[in-house]
Amino acid sequence: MAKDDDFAGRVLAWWDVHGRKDLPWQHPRTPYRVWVSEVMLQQTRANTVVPYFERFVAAFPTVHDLASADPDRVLHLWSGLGYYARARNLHEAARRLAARPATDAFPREVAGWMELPGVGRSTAGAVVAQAFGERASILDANVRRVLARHHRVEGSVASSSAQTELWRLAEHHTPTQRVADYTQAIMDLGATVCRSAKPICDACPVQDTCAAHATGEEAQFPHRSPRKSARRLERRRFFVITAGDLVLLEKRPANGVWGGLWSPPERREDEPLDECLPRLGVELATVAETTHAAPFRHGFSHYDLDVLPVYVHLTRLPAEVRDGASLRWARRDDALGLSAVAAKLIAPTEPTQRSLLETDP
DNA sequence: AAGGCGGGGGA
DNA sequence: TCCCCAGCCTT
Repeated sequence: MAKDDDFAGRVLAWWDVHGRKDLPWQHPRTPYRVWVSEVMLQQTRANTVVPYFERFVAAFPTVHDLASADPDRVLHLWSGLGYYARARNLHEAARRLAARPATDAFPREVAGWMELPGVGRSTAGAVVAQAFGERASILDANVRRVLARHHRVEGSVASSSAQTELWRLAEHHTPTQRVADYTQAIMDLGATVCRSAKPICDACPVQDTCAAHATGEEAQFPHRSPRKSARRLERRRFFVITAGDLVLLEKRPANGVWGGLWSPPERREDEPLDECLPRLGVELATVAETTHAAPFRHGFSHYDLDVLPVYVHLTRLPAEVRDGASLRWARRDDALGLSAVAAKLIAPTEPTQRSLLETDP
């Protein structure tokens, strides 16, 4: 595709009229805010991110505030957003950035950003382009779809050859002027016009040079991955152990689902309650009541989880409360660092919970 | 190269 | 239900 097609110019002209210009990370468009937003936007739609972003930057207005923050508070503000490794990486990256000399706290180049955990090529390009206006390219799902259609890029987007070609095209189309606006524009185009389902080709500024549209095969691009494995179902039992308005939380292993977050302790396979409680420092004699709450299903991208909560109410806290690195008692209405499901499990407003408290002598 | 990692929204 | 999303990291 020759430069004189002025792909970027047409996309920019479209964006000037139809693009999104009121997203919170655009005002003000500082490196810190752009970086935080781009990490939140990994695999997450903009509309979902907006309220999380606003809470996050209100709590941590600068990279220094974030660097010195309590890790559980960072995770707390991420709770519900998913992919929690992003939050841990963001926090670690903030610590590294804050340790740099003030004069170059934020890299101006893609390579500098890519050294930070949680920042890959696309996120680095987005930050550099939007925060500094330097010529840099992105290749997110929106851009990938626009380019795969426009140039009929064959092969699964996961394949190495397609990746190489898409990156080449992305960089080819990136203009030298108005790079920040172009970056936003090409993403807006993919999100609102060149949509995954039912693209609105008649509203597209580059329709007349789109190779897939020429043959009416927009829906065939980008090629889908060959197959996906059958959806599996898991069942997990959690013990929601409460004493008054306190609840016992266990730090989950760093790897796996909800890695590094806190949750009610999970029953190990076929582990009896009278073995589980001592492991948690709870005396069996203090158990006042156990209630099997209604199970619920939680969908993940690749499997479903059946959550079976068992509420265990204690008459008193253990004589010796271990407030260790992997076990802690927290106020049920003020617990930090939980996943969305864990927060739901301990929510004081949970109906099953109220009935439990009401039967408490 | 493939799989893991959340959760929500739309069709 | 199924698919997809402003990806990155590990193996």
